[in-house]
Amino acid sequence: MSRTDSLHVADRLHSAAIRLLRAVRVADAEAGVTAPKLSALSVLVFAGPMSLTALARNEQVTAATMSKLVADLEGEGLASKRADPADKRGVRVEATAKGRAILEAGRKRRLALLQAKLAKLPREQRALLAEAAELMLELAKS
Amino acid sequence: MSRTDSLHVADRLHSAAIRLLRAVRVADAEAGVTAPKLSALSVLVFAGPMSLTALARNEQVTAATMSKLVADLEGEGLASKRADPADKRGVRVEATAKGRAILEAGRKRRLALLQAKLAKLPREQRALLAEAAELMLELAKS
DNA sequence: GTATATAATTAGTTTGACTAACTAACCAAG
DNA sequence: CTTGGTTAGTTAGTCAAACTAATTATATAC
Repeated sequence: MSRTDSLHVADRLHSAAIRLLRAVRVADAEAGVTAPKLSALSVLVFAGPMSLTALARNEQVTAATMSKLVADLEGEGLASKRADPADKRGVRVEATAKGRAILEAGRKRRLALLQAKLAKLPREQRALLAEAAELMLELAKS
Repeated sequence: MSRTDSLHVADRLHSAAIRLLRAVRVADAEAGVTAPKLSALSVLVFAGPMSLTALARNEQVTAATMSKLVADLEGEGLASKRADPADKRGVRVEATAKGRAILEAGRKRRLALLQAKLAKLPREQRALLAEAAELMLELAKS
């Protein structure tokens, strides 16, 4: 039976997150696109175009970090920046068609490792992990 | 009802891991000890003294990376290195008392954010997350 | 108009990950 | 015993991602 005191759960979740991300690192090299880039791209694809600051906030990094990252994405043709007509200080960032394609391909490749492992699990465990993931996302945001 | 196809679960887990780690990053700055260092120290404390290569394997990084990290830990008095009498090529690494104390304090501080959030969850959800964490750790290793 | 806040960018710094190269030691085979 | 292959650890170099500080331009309030 798993311990359920908050500290222990927090500890295990923390370790699990670290290890999991390290485990899928391998496939990233194949895509030539890094996890933070794919993550930002993913937000643009699913939530649509937004300001750079909004994207940074969503990704929980500073504007400076996101400025660089978006510049890279733009340089790689995966995202585009355009002056925001509604606010001359800012820009609108959106994913390109290439970005969408790369995201899908890269995402599948990166997750293939996880997927293969998950596919071997009983359906109940997968369901459990799916539910846990949603809880974790809520935790991270709150 | 959560989707249970492997790709979707993999995707959500991946995002959740990224976000979770970012969310707890704040408290790390207070400790003056980084997550990778605490993670390695954690292994030493719980699994006991070991070779540098074993530690690297456990943490899923290269020996080169771990060599540097352990050197830092030693410099900070959190871990100690000793020639391994059983194998002249290698060293034994172990946590110091200071390391243990820092780990405990830092761990609590770092996890306090998660803990506070988790404490608000129903016990069943915490149990679910605890079980998920163990599954994730197994996934990362397999 | 002035003062304050916000958006984005750039420079600099640190950390952690990798690879490449190296030395030293270990082990098995001849 | 010697030799060849493997293993353990270290160092140098490179790159990405995170931060802070500083800057310029714009928006907002008074």
